Amino acid sequence: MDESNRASSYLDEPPNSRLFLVTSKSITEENIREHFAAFGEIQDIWVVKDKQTKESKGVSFVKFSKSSQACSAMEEMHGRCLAEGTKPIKVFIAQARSSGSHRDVEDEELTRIFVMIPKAFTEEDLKDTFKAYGDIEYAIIIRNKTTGESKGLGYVRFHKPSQAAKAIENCDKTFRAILAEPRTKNASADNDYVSNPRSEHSGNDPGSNSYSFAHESSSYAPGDTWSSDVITRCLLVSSRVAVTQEQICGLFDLIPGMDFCQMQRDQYGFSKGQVVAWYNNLGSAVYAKEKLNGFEYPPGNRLSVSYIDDGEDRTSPVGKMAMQLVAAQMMSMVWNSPSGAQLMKTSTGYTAPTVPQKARVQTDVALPPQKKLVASDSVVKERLFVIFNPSPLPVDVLEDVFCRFGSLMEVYLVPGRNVGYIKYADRKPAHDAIALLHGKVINGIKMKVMLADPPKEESHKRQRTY
DNA sequence: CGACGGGACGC
DNA sequence: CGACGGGACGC
Repeated sequence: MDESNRASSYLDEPPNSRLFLVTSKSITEENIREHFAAFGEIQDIWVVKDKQTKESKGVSFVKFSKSSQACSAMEEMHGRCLAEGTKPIKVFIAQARSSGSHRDVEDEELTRIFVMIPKAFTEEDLKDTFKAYGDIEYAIIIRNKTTGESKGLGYVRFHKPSQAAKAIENCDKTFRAILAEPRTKNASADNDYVSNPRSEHSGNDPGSNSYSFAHESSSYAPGDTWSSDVITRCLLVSSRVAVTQEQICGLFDLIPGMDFCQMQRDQYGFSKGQVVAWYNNLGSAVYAKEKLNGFEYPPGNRLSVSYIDDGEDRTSPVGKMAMQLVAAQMMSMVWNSPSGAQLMKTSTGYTAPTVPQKARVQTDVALPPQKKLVASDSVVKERLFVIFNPSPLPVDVLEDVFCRFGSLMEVYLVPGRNVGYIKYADRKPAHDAIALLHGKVINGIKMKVMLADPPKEESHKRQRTY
């Protein structure tokens, strides 16, 4: 009867996308379609009828492709009449066929979402983020009771089920928004985690994981740097110790907008310890200079970064515009970052485009430049299994290293073991990583890098509504 | 040799 | 009160 793919309308998938209607027995599938089609793609309408008499039992099911469509239809159509002289209908979200329950699904269960958020998020940030989907009754963040520190989790209660459903369907995937379990029955929720699973230290590898920029709070006061320096889009990077082009260019490529980066060599091809990095806009160059001048890389060696002539004519108004460009560029870095997850992992929070502390990788391996991660909801095409000896490298170091072959999705370390998995959205990067890194030493840790066996099935995780 | 997560609320 | 059919992919 229905043209749409039966597989997709088969179960209650996505969750809460099917309606349960109680109507007069005279109400037909056509009556229903006429009134419900406006709310979204209807995958199936089923008017329950007596097997013998074929008379309607006054019960129908309407399957939408999305939960938000079903919820909107419920909100709008509950209590309405579908035909002259018929009783007002009742509309509920249908219990999943597998649940066995016939209890009405309450709005209480459909209006509160549970999200993962950056630690720096305040309740106001939470509201600001999710108010796009509807009126928020409240937003709360789960905090450590004694320290008040955010646990990176929050609840947002909307007024209507359709608003919660839209939030779940449309918010950034990194929030991992799901419907919250109702509060009442949950007595087992009192687990005490060691601290924060997202915090980044693995105990090993003393020293190489904690470098940060020399002057994090530094010179963003307009005035000092600007007046004396000639700002250009071209930077000269000098190092006293030997560095490779890949190392420096990888570092500077972390600032979006780098067009070109090259080691300067003398006539015999020997490195002069200098690298030139070009950016396609002033804001990026300014940002890179401010962040990386004086940056310790490799450990114990401070890089020196200065502007050099890029051949552009630079007269009066440009210097002032640079400041605005910086601001605009910083915003664009926030929004154009490869994935929200990357930003969320930075310890300084969501808004500051912190340059990751990449000076922490020490190895003899000639690593390619860094590449952006791909969205974490991409399809996994290849997975690596990595064994560390004697102990695992930190996740941020692994991301730094394994992203360089392209399309890195995620690094996962198996807790308590010396192994981990690396997900890629393409096969080639994974195979390139094996070719370059298997048996190699990074920060003193030897790695075996191989293709992962397929995962065991049967990990029944909670369903998401989208 | 090694092997598969993530996130729950003071009623 | 008011809860679960019909039809049948493509290896």
